[in-house]
Amino acid sequence: MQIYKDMNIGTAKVSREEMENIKHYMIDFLSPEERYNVSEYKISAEKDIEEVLKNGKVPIVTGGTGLYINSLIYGIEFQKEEFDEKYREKLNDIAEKDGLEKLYEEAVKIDWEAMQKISKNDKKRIIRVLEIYHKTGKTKTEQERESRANGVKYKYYVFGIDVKREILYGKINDRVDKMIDEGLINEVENILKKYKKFPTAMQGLGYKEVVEYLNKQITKEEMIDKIKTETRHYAKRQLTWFRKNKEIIWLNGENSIADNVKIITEKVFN
RNA sequence: GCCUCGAUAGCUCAGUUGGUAGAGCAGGGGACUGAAAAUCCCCGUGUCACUGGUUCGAUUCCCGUUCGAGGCA
Repeated sequence: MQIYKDMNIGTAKVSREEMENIKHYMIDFLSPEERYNVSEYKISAEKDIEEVLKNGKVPIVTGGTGLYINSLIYGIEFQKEEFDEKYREKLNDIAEKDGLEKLYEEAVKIDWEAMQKISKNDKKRIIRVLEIYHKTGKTKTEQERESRANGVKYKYYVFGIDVKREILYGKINDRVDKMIDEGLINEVENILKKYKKFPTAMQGLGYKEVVEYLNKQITKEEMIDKIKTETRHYAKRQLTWFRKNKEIIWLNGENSIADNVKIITEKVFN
């Protein structure tokens, strides 16, 4: 979400001062009106990684979006595929009129194997199975097999920060209160004035909830609670994702930053 | 002071025509290959406010107590 311009408070975007003259990549480079996805991320990120390496430095990739990180560390190759808005709309219409089961059954016919892992209620994934087949003629299963053909490109370490749940949730709640104090509502109002369409940007935590509040669907109290709850849920999902990654090196978030940096640098520069 | 209603899971509440109870939310666990800060799946025992009574048996009925909401003085 920090890729988007004008989305600063709600994404807790790094400030100039926080950057401390260290070059940061892929921040503020997209309009909230642009659609974005992992495939594009992977291409840009690898380009930037190459540049940092060429400069003789160690690239640091930060973020909590497991899928995007996996695209780099597992060297997932995405094939060229243009987004077909009409087709997606068509599928959504079918789900609306005839029910999701209709799409589910269709997807099972195309790729039975992939559908074993997808819930009958998981609209997004059902639609994706159909989209892949529609655009490429290949099944999701075939596509995934091919995507892993190249293997991992770089030597890397993955570090994760773990904190006691209680402390984590306390920090999340404080962080949301702080965003409100810093003017999140105003930030969202300005974005709504400046841009018209938000294909992916308005999925951001703290943004869609403020929009609901501005539309008078929920009260300010409800909005703040909702952002907190959903951020907690997100943090929990991140933990689920990264706990599965057995190569991750866990850092204790209750230790000092200096101590954790020491662990990282010793690992990376030895 | 009197009357009425309420008191059930962390929260909001349902329910048991008397055989010790269940939803939503929160919380926990999990999945995840082009929307991913998204999307989806699984997990419900708690002195049924407290005291006494009726009963084979009370969270359920009755008496009282405490607390809360409303009404009357």
